[in-house]
Amino acid sequence: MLDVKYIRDNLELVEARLATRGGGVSLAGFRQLDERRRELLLQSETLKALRNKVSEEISRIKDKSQAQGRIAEMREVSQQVKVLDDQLRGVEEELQQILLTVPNIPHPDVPRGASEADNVEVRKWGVPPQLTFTPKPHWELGESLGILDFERGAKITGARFTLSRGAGARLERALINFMLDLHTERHNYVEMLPPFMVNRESMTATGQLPKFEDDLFHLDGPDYFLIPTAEVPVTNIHRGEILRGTDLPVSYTAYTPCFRKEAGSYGKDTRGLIRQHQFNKVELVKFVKPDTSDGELEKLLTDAETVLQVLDLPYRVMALCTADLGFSAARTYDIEVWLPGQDTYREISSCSNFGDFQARRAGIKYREDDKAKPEFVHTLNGSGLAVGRTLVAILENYQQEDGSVVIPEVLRPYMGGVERID
RNA sequence: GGAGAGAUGGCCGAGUAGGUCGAAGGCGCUCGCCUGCUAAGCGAGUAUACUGGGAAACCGGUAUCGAGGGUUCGAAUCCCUCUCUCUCCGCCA
Repeated sequence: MLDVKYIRDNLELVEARLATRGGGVSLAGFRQLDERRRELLLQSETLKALRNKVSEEISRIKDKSQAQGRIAEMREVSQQVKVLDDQLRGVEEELQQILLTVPNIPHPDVPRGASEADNVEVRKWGVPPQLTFTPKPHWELGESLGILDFERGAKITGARFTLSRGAGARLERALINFMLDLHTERHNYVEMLPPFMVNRESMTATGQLPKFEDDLFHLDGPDYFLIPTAEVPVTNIHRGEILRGTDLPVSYTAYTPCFRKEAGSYGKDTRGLIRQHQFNKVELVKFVKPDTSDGELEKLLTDAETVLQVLDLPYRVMALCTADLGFSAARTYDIEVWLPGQDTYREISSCSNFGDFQARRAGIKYREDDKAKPEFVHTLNGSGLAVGRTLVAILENYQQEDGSVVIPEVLRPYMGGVERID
């Protein structure tokens, strides 16, 4: 959510900057509603002030029959207040509706662009392996090795669900443990294991709601949603709290499964593990002081990159352009890993700075010192990494001509010493 | 699932025959004093949001005692709904 006062004072500028995202974001109606709200508020509060004052006088009158006139007057005032407050509530709901559906303003350093084709490559790491044979896609490798069972996944649940078996299941578990250990031991994140379902307030705080309800799995009973990313429960850990400046930055990492409907992507990535309704992810989340968030994003990005470097998987870093930025993000880097089976780079992590956009929705503040006024923190998060896609990258990059797959060195301790899947 | 108890400020904890309660008291914290250090002691201060005025310091108004409605001139105190916590029984990984 954007700062109402900032919009009020900079409406044209805000609209211009939002326009760089494309897709016609509109703040039409904001100014009028905002003015109407303050008008109604002033009227209502003036009457309430009067009522409070007179009620206090009434309380001091011993003989209430002496107060009948004023009581009657105040009864009338209360009626008016009720009418004004009803109108006010209506206006505030309209205003809220606008504010909750307006995306974040892109960071000034975000490249301008019209589509994802305008994303900018920041750097490349590693060299795609020069294979002496035609590399297979991971779904073929996984099936022939008996570690990925797409048919049974579909039987058990449906399309876009997969059953992992034996060394495949263990490799996925190994990756989760490896990533969590790396981030907690080397990068100083605190591990969290949050709920995998959240309520409506949490989804609204991070920006999934109200706009993207169609992408979420919702429970039939209570008004809960399956999380599409650990970002939601982990960022909401501090919803409605005021943190101490000396505790910042706060860095959390969490493994969770993620559940996404993938509505509108019916034809895409139908084969393999790339696009699933359920996948595992290790997430990085930070709460930081505003003036440090640019640097903290670079650090978080580096922390995510380290996972690929240690696994020796080639990748590139892309700076998303204004048109490709997510709803809540002010700035985002995607990390794309090289997939020889598909001869392309595919997204494996997305690292974003949300500025105070989520913090404002979630009410997460910090106090510089005991006397300071609370200010909104900046929130950041990134995948560190998407586990299913990391498994894909390992299968495809470490495949051998005979169809076996070598286990990366650093994962072997997590695999009981296994060096190769065949 | 059944029965009962409770939710007050950073924490603890008063406050229910409705009125001067944003809320006693204690702790913690901040500033000052004092004690050559430390502890103790003394004094003052110590919520948030919105909003009006002001360049600002700041001054004023409104709201907030789990959340949302209601009764009333007036509600932390009364009524209704919901949420959460705790205890007992049942069930259960």
